[in-house]
Parts: sequence; structure tokens; C-alpha cells
Amino acid sequence: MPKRESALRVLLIEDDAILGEAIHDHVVMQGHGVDWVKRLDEAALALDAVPYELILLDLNLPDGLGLNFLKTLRRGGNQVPVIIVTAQDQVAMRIEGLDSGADDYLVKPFDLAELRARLSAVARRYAGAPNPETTLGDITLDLTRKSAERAGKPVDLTSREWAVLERLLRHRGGIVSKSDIEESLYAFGAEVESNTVEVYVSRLRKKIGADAVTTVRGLGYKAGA
Amino acid sequence: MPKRESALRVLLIEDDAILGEAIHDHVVMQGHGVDWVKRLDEAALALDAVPYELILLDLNLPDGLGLNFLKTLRRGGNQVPVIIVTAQDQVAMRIEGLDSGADDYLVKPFDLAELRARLSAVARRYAGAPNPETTLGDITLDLTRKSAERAGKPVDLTSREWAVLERLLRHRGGIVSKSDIEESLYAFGAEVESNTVEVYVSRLRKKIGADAVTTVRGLGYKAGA
DNA sequence: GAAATCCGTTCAGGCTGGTGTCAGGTTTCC
DNA sequence: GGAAACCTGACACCAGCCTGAACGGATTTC
Repeated sequence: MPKRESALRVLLIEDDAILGEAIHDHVVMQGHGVDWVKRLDEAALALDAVPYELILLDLNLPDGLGLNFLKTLRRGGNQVPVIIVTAQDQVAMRIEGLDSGADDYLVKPFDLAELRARLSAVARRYAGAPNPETTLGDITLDLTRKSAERAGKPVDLTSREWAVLERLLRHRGGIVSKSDIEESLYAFGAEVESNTVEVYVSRLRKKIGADAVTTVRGLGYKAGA
Repeated sequence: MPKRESALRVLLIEDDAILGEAIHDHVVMQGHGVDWVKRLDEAALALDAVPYELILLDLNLPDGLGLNFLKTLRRGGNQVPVIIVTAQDQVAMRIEGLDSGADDYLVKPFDLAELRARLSAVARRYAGAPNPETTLGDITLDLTRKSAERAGKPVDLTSREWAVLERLLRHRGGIVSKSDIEESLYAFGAEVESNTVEVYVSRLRKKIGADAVTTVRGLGYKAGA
């Protein structure tokens, strides 16, 4: 059996139907999983739900500027590789894009072979270590489906619960403060004053096991026992 | 489920002798079976006789336009993967090709390695489960006739219902947003603001089973349970 | 050409489940 | 013991979703 590059979970943010479909199909044909959204708010929702390994980001979207989205993403600590897809072949934009935290830049109409090459590059990076974020104790997490399994039994998690869990897993081994988690729940601005985080940690423990999250009194929480 | 590449039955539609021979030899060397025709009427005959798994289509043929051929093919419900081979490296043509139902696009003179890669991709798709897009739970779908069977009993679907179902199946395993489905219903531009998609999903579930479509709250739908 | 049928669309009302808040209880630390 | 920090069951609210019903246009039938 030939060596296979690992499949990626790709988030495609593109509002143009034709171009989007072309990209989508092409990426799927490479064996990757693609979720295709057309607006930034949908993208934010999807990102809350799924830990993508690659984002393809169009810069001209109906509901906002892609660059700001990217900046916010990076500011939130998200390190996922981002490839910008845009028609604007201007040096200034290109520099600004890379400066905002993009890993690469595709100018449309681009050669689909080029897209394939970059996908492969990212996929190779992800091959090897088989998703260290997918197990936690006796729980198996299916990160693409927002579901977890525990002793064979499927467990459904809501998007908020996943947001908390994901935050904890990204800092695996490290302590995550409550305010940190809170910020990942309520995108910048929408302050919430209560013990929401405590409630979600409680709900999480109920669903995936009490020892999945450890309380560090006075500091926050961390994943695992 | 391990994926195995299988030999493909390939139909090559190309009138240029030299280029045709190059492609033909190359594909044969990959272990696939190739029928080479030079005119569209011959192609139509061949397609009637053999269930090809892949078509390599040149756009400049003596007896007609390849694009029209492709459109007719798709209109007839034929879902076989089509890779367009042409010298015309123009964005408009490229988009029109993909829009007409092509799966991919090769600009000649192209890299033969690229051709090989795409062949492999298609072959991989065909390996393993035979036609994964034609069954869904206990339902059998005849994609060429736009009809479905459930436990032997035929189920009639309207064109809109089919559009929704097809969209879900094309993205099998992935989540399809409502706006995504909506755009596949109302060809680009004709915006509709309502819960049309919800209604069709509801009707679909009624006809082919409630578990045929799963709701992913806040994100969209996906095929299967 | 009238009647019947089918289909697409819209609307309204009902339902479900995610979310945030609170109160009272439990644990931890000094 | 007492205070601070944390846990968790309960509950009300509401966005999102489902679906029956009805309307109008298109097509078919007689």
C-alpha cells in the first residue's frame, strides 16, 4: 500500500460559488475533508466546532474583511495554517496578508496544481504524529464531527462545550485561566458576568468524565487528570 | 477502510494524433484500460456500450464542441468524472468547463505527472465501496434516473428534492450549510429568503427516512445518521 | 377551455435543545 | 471556624428548527 499523506480538515472560506466549487472539489479529490462556508460569521462558527488543520481564506467576503478575520484569529492564539486566496494581486496586499499571519498566498485565477502542491506540503507537515489531540484518558475524540466516544458509546457535545474542551486541549499540559476560556467563548466584547465557565466545565465532566478536566484552584483548569 | 487504487476504464476523446498517443500510452502505463476515439459521435457510441469511469475530453474536436457534449452528458444524468484537456488557457474557458460539469482541467502541453496524479485521485475514489454515492442507509439511489428505492419500493422525488439530496451526497461526510444548499437550488443570483431548505429537508426525510439527513445545529446538514 | 393535479414557495405556530443565570451546596485553604 | 473558590441541579428564555397548511403558477387531462 502506497504511503499516504494524512487527510486534512480544511475550512474553505469563499463566497464565489464557481471558484469555491472548483477549489472544494479539487481539495476533496486529494482526499481531504472540506467544510465550505461563505461568510465570516459562518467561518467563526465552524472554527468553534472543528479544529481545522488548514484554512483557505478569500479576502473579499460579503460580511467583512478577511484580513481582520485573520488578525483576530491569530490574536486569539490560533496557529492553524492559513492560505489566502484572492484576486488582488497587489504587493501591498500580499505583504499585509503575510504580515497578518497568513502562511501562503494564492492569486486567483491560480493553477489548481499549485493549490495541490501547497496542500500536500501542509499535509506532510501533519503526517507522522497521529493527532495528539484526539485522545484524552479513555475518551476518543472525533474532532471533525464534534463528537466524542467513551468506551464505545458516542457522546454529543454542544458547540460551547467543544469550545471549552478545545481550548483546554490546545494548551495541553498547561493551565488555562477562566478568563482565557471565557474569551474563546464570547468573541471579544460580549462580556458575560457569571460562572459560565464553571458551568460548562461541569457539563463537560459529566459527559466525558470527571477526570477529563482538573481544577487548579485560583488559576484555572487543565486537561487531563 | 483502506483505499485501494483500481484499474479504470478510460475514454479518451482527442483528435490530435500525437497528443492523443502520448496520453494514451501514459494512461495505459498506469494500468488502466483506454478506449481512444477522435470524434464526439464515436464517443457517444462508446459511452452507450461501456460504463467508463473516467473521460478525458479534448475541447477542440472536428464534429462539435466538447463543452456542449459535456453539458449534454451531465444533463442526461451521467456523473462520470470528466477531465478536460485543452490548449485554451483562458480563465473564462476554464470556469465554463468546470461549470459545465467537468471535474478537473488540464492545459496542454501539460505535465504528464499531473495527469498521473489526477488519474490516481479518481482511481482512489472508485476503489473500495462500489459507488458510495448511490446508497444511503436502506435507500438505493439511481442517480442517472433521478429515482430512489427504499426496501424495494420506488420513491418519487421532485427536482428540488433531488437537488438537495444530491448536494448532501456530494459532500458526504461533511457538513453542508443551508446557504450552500440554497445556492445549489437557485442558480447564482436569485436570492430567496425563507426556510425553503428546511422545508425540503423535511420532505426528504418524510420520503426517504428521517435518519437520511442529520441536522447540525447552527451549521447545516449532513447526509446519513 | 375548464378541471385536476403537481410543484414550489411562503407563512405561522409549535417544539427542541442550547444557553446563561442563580441559588444552595461542597471543597479547599489559612 | 470562616472565607474564598468552586460545583452543580434547576429553570426560564429564545434562536434555530420542524412541519402542516395554504396559495399561486405551471402542466396535464378530459
